[in-house]
Amino acid sequence: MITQRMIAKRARTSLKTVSRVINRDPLVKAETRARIEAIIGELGYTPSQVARMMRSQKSNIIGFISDRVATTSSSIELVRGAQDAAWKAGKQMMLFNVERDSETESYAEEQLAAFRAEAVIYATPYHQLVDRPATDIPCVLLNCFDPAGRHHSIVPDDYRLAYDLTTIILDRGYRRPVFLNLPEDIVAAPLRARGFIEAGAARGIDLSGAVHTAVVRDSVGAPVFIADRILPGLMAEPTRPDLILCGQDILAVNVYFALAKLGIRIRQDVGVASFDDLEPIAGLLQPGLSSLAMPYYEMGAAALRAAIDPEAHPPGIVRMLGRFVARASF
Amino acid sequence: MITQRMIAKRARTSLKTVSRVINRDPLVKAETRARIEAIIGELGYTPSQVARMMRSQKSNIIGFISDRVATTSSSIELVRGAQDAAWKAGKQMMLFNVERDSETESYAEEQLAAFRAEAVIYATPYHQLVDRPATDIPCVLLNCFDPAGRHHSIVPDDYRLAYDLTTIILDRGYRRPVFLNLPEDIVAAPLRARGFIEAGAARGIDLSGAVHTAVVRDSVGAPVFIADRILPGLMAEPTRPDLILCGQDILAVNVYFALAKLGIRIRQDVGVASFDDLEPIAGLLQPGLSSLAMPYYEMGAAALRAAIDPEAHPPGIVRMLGRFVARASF
DNA sequence: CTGAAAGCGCTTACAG
DNA sequence: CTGAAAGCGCTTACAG
Repeated sequence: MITQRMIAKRARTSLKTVSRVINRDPLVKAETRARIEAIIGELGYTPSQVARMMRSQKSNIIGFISDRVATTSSSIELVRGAQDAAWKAGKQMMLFNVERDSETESYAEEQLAAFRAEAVIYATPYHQLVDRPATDIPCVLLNCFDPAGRHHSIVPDDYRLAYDLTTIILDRGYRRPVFLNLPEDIVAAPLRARGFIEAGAARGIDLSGAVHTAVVRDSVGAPVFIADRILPGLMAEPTRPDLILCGQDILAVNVYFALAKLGIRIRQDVGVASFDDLEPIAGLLQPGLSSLAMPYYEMGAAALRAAIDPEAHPPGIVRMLGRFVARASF
Repeated sequence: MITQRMIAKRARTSLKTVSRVINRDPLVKAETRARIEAIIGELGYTPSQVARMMRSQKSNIIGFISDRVATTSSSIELVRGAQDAAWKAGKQMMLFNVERDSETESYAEEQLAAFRAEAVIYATPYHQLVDRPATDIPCVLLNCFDPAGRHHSIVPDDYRLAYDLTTIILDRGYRRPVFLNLPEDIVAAPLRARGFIEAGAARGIDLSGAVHTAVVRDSVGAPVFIADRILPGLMAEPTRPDLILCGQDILAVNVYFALAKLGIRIRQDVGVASFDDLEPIAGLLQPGLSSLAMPYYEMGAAALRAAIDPEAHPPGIVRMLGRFVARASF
């Protein structure tokens, strides 16, 4: 392995001068600089990050602990946003995929402590509460929040997301939307229900009876979609819904099949809208699913910026807005 | 920051003895060990990985350069497999999401050089050829291969995958399967076509005319599914296909909608099979899509093991098999 | 503009 | 069983 000392020797100068050239210190004679740079290029030398970290007592490492985020297609964008922001900030992100409260999680924490990470981002695949004790090392919660307010936290603004999407729906002339919501134990569910209802109220439409839970849990807690059980009754009513708002795109898939079975055509007979804009599903459905994209990429980037500069980001919750992706389903 | 020197001072012993305790060297008196361990626990000390790497001249870091793999839901399993294997081997994986031949890729290479990574895994989102020059640092190609055979390479055995899946199909009594294949420029496509045809030949069925390309590219190279253009003609033939084998699950989605439009019921009227077993799509379709899962997790794990032990894994291609996931579509 | 010395926190190599 | 010395490859702090 090549070292600065070897380069100094070849350049008949000191170790320190080589270090200056590498660190772009202007206080080096142009001729000396050129000589050293030539040798560096020739030898293909790259300074050792590890030695730098060691001496400067600065790891430049931000940990990213992901509670299965990286395996969930919707929330993988959280990772991408953070990683791109880390790159821009000259930081190195160390990513750990863990199962909550498992051995993998404690391993990740140990590694991050051993590498003297400057901060940790803790991310979950859906908006939820996380009980993470205050630690020495700054922590940013991503897509989750701390009930005790011990950490900075970045979450989607589910209330506003639902409010805004419902407003778009009503502005397009729909008058009897129904909301097939996520399980009530999911943090987003009641927030969105409120956004849906209040957006209706703002337009003089009472939607308080139009929210239905369409995802339940089986014995092991896995989600089961029951739109196909709910819709036949709903669509048989005399004043049947003119639009079905789904809590997530994969529930919308279930709705597409349920409507097909009932012989009801999407868009012509009933509109469908959703949350997520999940690739590639939303674009593959026919007609294409109009969906509200969650701001995961931006959330990831914001979390990394907060992790780098903890002083500017005190404990507290930041809520982020999404972006409506119009296709053909309403 | 706590150091071994501070612990030694408190324990009235030497730095070296503390190091022995931490590294589980048996040559320490039980009493001394206990005293030191108590102090370590009390102070919550974790040895600095960076100092260890520095002194032992061993980074324990394996780079994972992913050509958009981590953003593609099917191939995220490549990352998971490698990361789990790294954990088991006590290695630290450094993950970089890059765009091929872009600035992000050279950044990743620089970082890995600066960290003195022991090896690099280079992964692509679909089975393809990669022209990567031989480097000082060992490289394993994952889901891609080197035409010049300069690197160890791990890919799916697309020929066998197709052969085996076709055999399952024929064994279930289907006699006129048709294969809606990926674009011909994708490495997997001709391999699978051959597997499909030869599996038929082995059962005395001529499938050489039953392969159709059902994915084309638009002006910017994005895939466009044309099953809905191909199927009407195909299904109108007097001896129409009794099963449609799709090159990937998202193409199967296109097939589901195309068949619905034709009023043809899946399973009752025609079987559908596919490659990928993409979560959550395959399980959401109705009827559930029977699909051949690609061995991405295992491939990722194999790549990491090869990266750790390059001597045992010389340049050459290892092909891996998948696993059939039966649902209800045939 | 340049350099000699010290030291980051460990492990290695050696001596008792 | 224990420890003093050296050194991994840099940057820091200081002196010229």
